[in-house]
Amino acid sequence: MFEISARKQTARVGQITTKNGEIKTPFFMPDATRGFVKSLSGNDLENVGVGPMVVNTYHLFLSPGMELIRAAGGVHRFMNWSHPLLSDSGGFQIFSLIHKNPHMGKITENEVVFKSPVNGARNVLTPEKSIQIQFDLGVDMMVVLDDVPPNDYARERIADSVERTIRWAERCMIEYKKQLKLRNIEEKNRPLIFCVIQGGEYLDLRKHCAEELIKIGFSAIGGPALGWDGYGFGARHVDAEGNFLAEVLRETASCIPKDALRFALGVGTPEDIVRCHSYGWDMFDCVIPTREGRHGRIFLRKNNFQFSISDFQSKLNDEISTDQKNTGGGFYETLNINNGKFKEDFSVVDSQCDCELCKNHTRSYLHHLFVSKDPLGMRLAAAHNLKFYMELMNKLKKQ
RNA sequence: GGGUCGGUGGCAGAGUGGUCAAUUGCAUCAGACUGUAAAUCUGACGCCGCAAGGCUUCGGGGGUUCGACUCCCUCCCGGCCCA
Repeated sequence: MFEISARKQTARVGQITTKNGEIKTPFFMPDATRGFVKSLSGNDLENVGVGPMVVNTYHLFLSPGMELIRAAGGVHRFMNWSHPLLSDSGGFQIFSLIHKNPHMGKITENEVVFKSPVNGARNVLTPEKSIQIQFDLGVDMMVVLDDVPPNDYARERIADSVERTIRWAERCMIEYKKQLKLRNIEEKNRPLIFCVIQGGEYLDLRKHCAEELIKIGFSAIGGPALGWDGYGFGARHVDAEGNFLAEVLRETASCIPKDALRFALGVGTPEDIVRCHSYGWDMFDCVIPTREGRHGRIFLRKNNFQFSISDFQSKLNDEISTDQKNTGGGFYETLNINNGKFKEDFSVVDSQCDCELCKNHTRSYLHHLFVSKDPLGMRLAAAHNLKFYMELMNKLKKQ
């Protein structure tokens, strides 16, 4: 269930109820793809204020496998995470593994076959199977299996993936309802389900995709009395140069019923999140804070996160220049702690942050940890970046 | 003292007459990363130059050769063996 409590132009704040608690929107979920956020413990995550997280159907299915997760009592208990979890469907792996490396698998109307580059093992995913796995995981929110194409595919191939995504979404919805009945799941324990809007950079394809998905019914307005739940923005939200696709994000959001949750999958940089939120997107997940943290890029607050949503809205139709990209829209900056200039920099990493790293260590020490390639550096940096993201989201909730 | 093997760019270590400013790894200096095949990947890395290109290099000195990191002589330094 999703309730909107306030809106400011197209941006809105609200609340979701799941079987594992309530979530205030907008919110950001770190990616715990294989059941863990790389390098971070549950305590680390709690300490920086992480709540809901994303796990991955395909990766967990491969390892440790569903038999084990069922035996563990579901993914929450396996991970020992009490906050809500959302599972991604495996659709992104169709993009990152198969579309990018055609020898790694095959997509057909009925199913997608993943071939392991390690041992050649074949793993098959169908829309139905993805949903079944997600029920077995016991997550609070699930996503339909979609076909995620690279943005630089020709229009015909993007259109193709849109149609396949729609057909698969329908099959997922049928399977979803079937599983609810089969497993005797009560409404209050029902996992929310999200479809995904594809269409690349083509506004008309995005719109068409949204319309067809609405007909299937993924929202309280268009769907049955149970009230299905949300719409995602799929595939890359930036162009080949990394420029934010403002128009596409804004227009696609406007196609989604306002009572439905809007999930911008894989978004993004802090300024991308702020922009998306200003267009009405509610939920985000991304590997940036953790991966870039592990690679030594540290996010720093600027003037205590001073920015205004109207600033971003006024830039709606602007091309996002490289400058803006690099200065983080003016409310943050980054540093690469690997750079030699930090060797003797005994200042705190971020004076406006009170995470474990910033409370206890200097830039010089963090630089030393990275130069020494000790996992402690990655852990402190990833945790710091996540705290930065969580605080940014808190800021958005108050805007 | 005699014999023997060896001395290559910050380090390790290829190269044994021209295609060598010199493979590769490490270190160094930068960059990238957007529903995680990512503690990963790119690039630079003798000097000058934006570049084309030019200049000086493979322990020191000398020699052979059209041409030497590569062959010869000698000196210096190191390892090993014999006295």
